[in-house]
Amino acid sequence: MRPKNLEKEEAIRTIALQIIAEEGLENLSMQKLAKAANISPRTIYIKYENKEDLLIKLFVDEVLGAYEKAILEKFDPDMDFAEGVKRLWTNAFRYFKNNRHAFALMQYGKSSPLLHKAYQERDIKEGDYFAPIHRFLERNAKAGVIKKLPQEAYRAILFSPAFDLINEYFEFQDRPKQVITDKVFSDCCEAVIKGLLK
Amino acid sequence: MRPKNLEKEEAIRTIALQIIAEEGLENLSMQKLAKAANISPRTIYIKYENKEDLLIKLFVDEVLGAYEKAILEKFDPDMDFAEGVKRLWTNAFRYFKNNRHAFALMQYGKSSPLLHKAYQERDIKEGDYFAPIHRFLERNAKAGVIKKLPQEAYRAILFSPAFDLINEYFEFQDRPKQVITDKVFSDCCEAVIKGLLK
DNA sequence: TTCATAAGTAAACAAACATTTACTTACTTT
DNA sequence: AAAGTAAGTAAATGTTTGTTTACTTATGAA
Repeated sequence: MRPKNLEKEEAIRTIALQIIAEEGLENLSMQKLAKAANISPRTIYIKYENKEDLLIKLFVDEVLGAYEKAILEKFDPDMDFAEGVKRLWTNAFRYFKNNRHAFALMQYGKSSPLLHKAYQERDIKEGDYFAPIHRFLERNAKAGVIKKLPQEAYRAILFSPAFDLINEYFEFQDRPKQVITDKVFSDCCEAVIKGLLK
Repeated sequence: MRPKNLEKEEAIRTIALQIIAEEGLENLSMQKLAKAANISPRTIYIKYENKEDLLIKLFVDEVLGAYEKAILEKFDPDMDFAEGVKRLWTNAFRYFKNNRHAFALMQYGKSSPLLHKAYQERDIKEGDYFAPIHRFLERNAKAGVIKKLPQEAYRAILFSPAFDLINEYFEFQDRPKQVITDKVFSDCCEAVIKGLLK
């Protein structure tokens, strides 16, 4: 039996992300993707059931999975609170700086119902990537280091500003110069930390 | 001359927002919209140049414009810092609670390149709705009440958590009960305020 | 009351869409 | 070396897309 060409599978994923980042999810078509990847449309259907399947796998494996792995690098639930949060922020910033196209699809996770649903279902099923962070926050809350809030609230306060800053970081095309420097990013991180401390 | 039927124009906008919220921007078609609004496809083209024009006007006028007006209600740049931020948060929460479909399109403003571009251009051209908030922050920074950060950083820290919480607020379909109560929302607001104070 | 005119409609347009059919190619196993 | 098989292709499928054409309707001005 002829083996699958893994390069082609990777090309599909890479170029799909590129089209989504540059033209938007609503402008990705199977034929455009096939042409850009220099393959036949049929080849996509060997690797993915249909368009929905491709998008969900792209989002869950290539974007969410890689991101979650990246932000937990060198992170330990037993870290000091400020240190732990700084590590998560640094990891996220570094990862997306190097994966701009992944960031674009990530943003669709909050808007597109299809991806949003996949995001929620993954969180429930997959044992929750958030678990180490959950433990980290729980421990610090119990120890009286930080305010007691629902997990959803911690997530909103701790991570959404980082995403917004990364979004701004990518926006410096039309600006005279980069506003979101490492310094600004870490200043913001400290402000967020301070806000949660008791 | 026969006058435009404003009810039809409103139906187009309302139902377009509804489809986007329920099925996603990528599943909104002109014919689906026309059928749902009980009009001919041609009628949409009397009121809007094309699909892009419709989407941008929907986003800018119906969503961004209404939101900006709503959050500045009873806000004054000379307010005390904590009081001002609380007012902005309360206004945003109230507005989106009452306009769930607008919130859905708002979320696409960060992902869809078309809307994202419209968002940026509006900010530059339109005299900037953010101006009163800009002055508010500038004054408090100069007075030494809060840390000095770029405007983009203030935006990220101050507003993105509110959006995330509102998003969570709408998610309680599959949950036993509402997690994001008024209490949690205002606790988060206070944490964000504390983080920025010097 | 008539008439000019833009609003509105139903039906159609080519182009683009997701997906499939019929076929060829390349590699593993025997 | 031959055969079996899944990977891969080119071209076509029927459907849906955004938009337009040709026509009808309703209304304010004369």
